[in-house]
Parts: sequence; structure tokens; C-alpha cells
Amino acid sequence: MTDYSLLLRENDLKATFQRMQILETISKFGHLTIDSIYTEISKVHSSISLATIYKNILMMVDRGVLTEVPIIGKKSKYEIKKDEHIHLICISCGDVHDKSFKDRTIEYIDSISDDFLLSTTHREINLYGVCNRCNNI
Amino acid sequence: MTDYSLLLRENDLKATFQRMQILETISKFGHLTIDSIYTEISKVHSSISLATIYKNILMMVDRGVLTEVPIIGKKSKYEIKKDEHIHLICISCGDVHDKSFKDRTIEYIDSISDDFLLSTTHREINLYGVCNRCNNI
DNA sequence: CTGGTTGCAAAATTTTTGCACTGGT
DNA sequence: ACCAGTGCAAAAATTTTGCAACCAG
Repeated sequence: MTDYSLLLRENDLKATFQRMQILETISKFGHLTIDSIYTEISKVHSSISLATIYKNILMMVDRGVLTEVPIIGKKSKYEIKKDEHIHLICISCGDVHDKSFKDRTIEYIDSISDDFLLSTTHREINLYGVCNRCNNI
Repeated sequence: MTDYSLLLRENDLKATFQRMQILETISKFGHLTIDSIYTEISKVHSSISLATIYKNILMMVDRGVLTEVPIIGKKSKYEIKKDEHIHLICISCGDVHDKSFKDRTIEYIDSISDDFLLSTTHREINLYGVCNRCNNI
């Protein structure tokens, strides 16, 4: 169990109950949409406001605590920021799995860029397919 | 100038004026959001309805004529479906450039997947940074 | 204490839907 | 001529905003 109050304060955000809930909920599921975060937290703290979730997700993305994971044909999910990795995404249920880069993947990918971009600040590598669970349903 | 009426009919879509306009507008700019498509087409055909754009974008994505390009922190853009490629995306202006894969990139990327996915149907590789133009403003 | 944060309610924005009319094939 | 496709207007869904009360530091 990570110390999210520290993570928040390191990023100049007060460690409120709501923010702790958001981080713990995302951590529990890995990747969640805004409305799923709201639904989950509502189960244990029914008075939480959706507006608070919105404000905080935006702010935490801005401060680099969270990362947005946009998904083709679905709503963006959010994850706790971590080392760069690949996403395996099920086109049926939308479930997302993280997968580490192999050594040298970043260098390999960055070498494909050209002079349109000054430098690469962030990479997104997503592989889409049907996951095992959906295939068996 | 590609024959979009053929492309549409191959995908069981009638070649209406509105669809032709959508495809030609996207083709002209490369990558556009739904509201930009609407704004552009309105300039030459002021009575076009935004609902028509929405219905058609969804349908053309579904039929594989268009591809959605989700972008972190911005609205999705749409491009005409083409061979797999990388996107270079400016985090400031949102401009998108296409870049061909190097040989063997697909094999390399797919080899990172694991048994969560049965097989990979689509790959997304996006590199984010500040583009030259934004850097000079 | 006090400035940032919350919850609520209202506003703004985005997307979807229903339906009579139109136009491609 | 038929039926998919269009435009409009209304509805639904999503996101943002303003503000009084609240609470973490």
C-alpha cells in the first residue's frame, strides 16, 4: 500500500479524504474511467460529488500524479503515473493490462520520430485485441 | 484525388454529398476533430447538420473507412484509414503528423504482447512533444 | 487561521435520438 | 420507387463553473 498522502503533498496537493479515495480506487482496479471512479467511491462515501472527481482528476493529471489513457471508441481511463509501459486493451470489454517495455524499446521508438517534434516527452503504445475472458463468453 | 464514392460504396455506404465532403475535408487536413470537420464543411455548405457529421463519423469508423485517433487531453481526431503508422502529436497545438513504421516494427511491438490478448488487431503508437512551429511562437 | 477543497446546483458543452422530408441507386 | 440518409429540434449525457460551507496544514 503506497503512501498516497506523501505523493499528493509532493505535488502540492492537500491530502484530502476524497483524493486518497480516488488514488486508492484507481490503484485497486488499475485503470478506471471517471464515472467508474465515481461509482466505486460512492459505494463507501455516498456523498462524494462527481464535480469533485472531475476537478481532481484534471488537477492530478496536470500535476503528473495520474496519466490519462485514451482508448479508441471508449472513454479515457486514468492510471497512477508510473514508468513507461505498453497497454494491452480489449476491444470488447475495454479492460487494460500493463506490460513492461523491453530494453531499448524507447530508443527504438524515438528513433522513428522526425524533425516535426523537437523532442519526445511522452510515448503511447497500445495494442488492441480481444482478451481471453471476452473470447470465452 | 482519391475516388471516395468508390471507397464508400465498397463499404456499403451511399456516396452522398455530405459523406464526400467529410472525406475530402479530412483528406485535406489529415486529422480533424468532429467539430473542425463541421466548421470546415459549413464554410462551403452552410446547411449541413452537426448530427449528420456525428452519425457519419461513427458509421464510417464502424465500416473501417475512418480511424479514430484519441489524443491525451484533447478531443479525438479522425483520419482516413490507411496502412499502420505512427503519430507524432504536438502537446501544444494538437497537430498530428503521420510517420511510417520502419520495417519489422509491427513484429517487434507485437512480440511484447502476452496471453491477455488472443491476437493483436490494431496498434497505436503515438509520440508526444512540442512541434517546431509551437516552439517558435 | 486561512487558503485550498468540497458539495451542490446551475450552466455549458457534447453527443444522441426521433421523425418528416429528401436524394442516391 | 425504395429506403438509406439528411436536417432540425429536442433530449440525453458529459463536463465545467460559481459559490457558501468546510477542513488540512
